[in-house]
This record gives sequence, structure tokens and C-alpha cells, in this order.
Amino acid sequence: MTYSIGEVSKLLNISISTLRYYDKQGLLPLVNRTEGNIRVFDDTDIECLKMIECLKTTGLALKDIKQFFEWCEEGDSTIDKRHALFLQQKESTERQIAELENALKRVNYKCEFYKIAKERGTTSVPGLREELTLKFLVTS
Amino acid sequence: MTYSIGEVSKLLNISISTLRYYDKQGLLPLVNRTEGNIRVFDDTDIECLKMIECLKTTGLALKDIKQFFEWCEEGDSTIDKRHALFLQQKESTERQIAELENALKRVNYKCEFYKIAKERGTTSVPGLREELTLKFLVTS
DNA sequence: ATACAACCTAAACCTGACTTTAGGTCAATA
DNA sequence: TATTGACCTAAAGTCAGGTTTAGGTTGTAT
Repeated sequence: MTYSIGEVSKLLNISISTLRYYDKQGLLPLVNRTEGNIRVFDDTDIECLKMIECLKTTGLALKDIKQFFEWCEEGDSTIDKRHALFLQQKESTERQIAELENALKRVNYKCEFYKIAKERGTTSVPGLREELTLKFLVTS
Repeated sequence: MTYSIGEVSKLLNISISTLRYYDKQGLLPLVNRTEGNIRVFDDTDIECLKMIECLKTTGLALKDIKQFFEWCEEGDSTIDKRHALFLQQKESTERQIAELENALKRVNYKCEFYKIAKERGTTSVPGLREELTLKFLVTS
């Protein structure tokens, strides 16, 4: 089964320009061409693209995905490198989540603050710390 | 108490160029200048900067922070807008966290996979799905 | 008075992941 | 055969949030 770039684009919901961009970045080294220089994708390429999408979701940069593919092709001698890559990515993802959880607390406090302010028609709410006061944001 | 740009930079651990950038973007409208055109920061400016740092952590874009400051200055008539801003930010932050949690699961699976592969010296691990197989990534 | 660190500006550059543009080619249909 | 839609390339543009560069001014210590 083969596909044109337009078909792949619709199938995977990736824009044509993005597909060409990935190809140019060396992420799709296996894509064939017709005599007339037109890309012909097969199922292997489709799988490769789904893999890229997947790895991207984990927060991997395109260059790291390319590197990962290259290591995969090199075989078992690169297992350590691949392991290290994902350990690093795990740390990074956990750090991002922790930061966002923290941020979420602040945002939630803000939502609460403005909910009450809205009910009373003013931000001068007794019992709540001053809106523009540093302490509010830093300690909340 | 007043501070030079260099002092503020060290105090808040924000680079001088970033401080000048914020000023240029209109995020520090209150910063005074000497007759010789040199910035003089006071405690209000310091608080303002800490506020910016804080709002940035919540994922707010600089232009939204600027907008928020402007709304604060306009007074109680903008409470609804400010409330809406933070509700939106709450949604967005929750969405980001959910995506990262999902990504983390995949990364953890990868870490496990390579830990075992490392022990055995090969990625051909019986009982584990094939490394480069789509199904692994999509379902894991 | 002179050196020198710290300050100033505008404008160009940077990163990453694309998108857009301009100009041209290919392939299938009428 | 002519049109038209899908394809091709290289290169420039986009976004945010800065950093770097180039060239010039200020302020302070000796």
C-alpha cells in the first residue's frame, strides 16, 4: 500500500508542509520517490510518522527523535544511550509537571479571589490579602 | 530604597537584558530615570518584577501579564475580565498537566524497556513488545 | 584628568517547529 | 492539447522571549 503526501496528510492529520519539513530534517530517510521526484509513502513510513508523533508527545525534540532513530538503526550497542535519553526525559517531564502543579495552585487562588471580588463588585475584600501585594502571590 | 539595574538583576536573578526587555515591552511603566537617563528602580518596581515572575510561572504570556496590569489599573470595572483570564489559564494549565502525565507514562515504559534491554544486552526481549513497533508506543 | 565599570539605545540575532511565498513541474481529466 | 489540481524546491517569514552586538554615555575612583 502506498500513499501520496496529500493522502498521508489527511490520514494522520499532519500538514503537508510539516511532512516535507520532517523529510528535510532527515526524520523520514526511507521515503521513496517516483521518477518524477514525487514522494511515495508506504506503510513503514506511516508507522515511522506515528512514532514521531508519539515521541513528540513525550516532549522529545525533533533532533532527539532523529538521534533516537539513528541509535535504533545502529543496534544493541546503543542501548545505554537510548536508556539515558529516556531517563533524562523522565526527569525533565517530572520537573515540568511539578512546576505546573505549583502554577495551578496560584491560578486557582486567583480564580477564587476574583470569584469573590465579582460577587462583591470590588477587589477590596476584607479577609483576603491585597490583590497587587507581593505577599499574596509569593505565599499563595 | 533604590536600586540600579545591575543590583536588581542580582537581587532577583533576572538578567539585565531581560529587565530592559520587560521595560521596553511596557511591563515596567513606573521605572524612573536619572537626569542622565539611567534607570532607578524602587521597591514598587521590585514588587512589580516579582509579580511578573510569579505570573509567568503560571504560564501567562508577557502580553497577558501586561494586559492584566492594565486591567488592575483600570479598577473594579475590569474584575470580570480578570476573572475570565484566570479561568482560562486554569483550563490551559490543567490540560498541559494531563498531557504531560500521559507523556510521562510513555517515557516510564521506555525507561523500563531499556533497563531490561540493558541487563540482557539486547532489545529483543521475550515478553516485551518490539521496540520499533507502533503498537507499543500507541498503547503503552 | 583619566581610566574604567556600569549604564544607555537600536537593531540584529537566536531557538524550534513550523508555515508561507514564489516560482516551477507533474499527472490526470475533458 | 489544454487545463487544473497536486506536487516539487529553496528561501523567507512567524512566534515568544529573550540575548548579542555595535556604538555611545554616565558616574566614580584615583
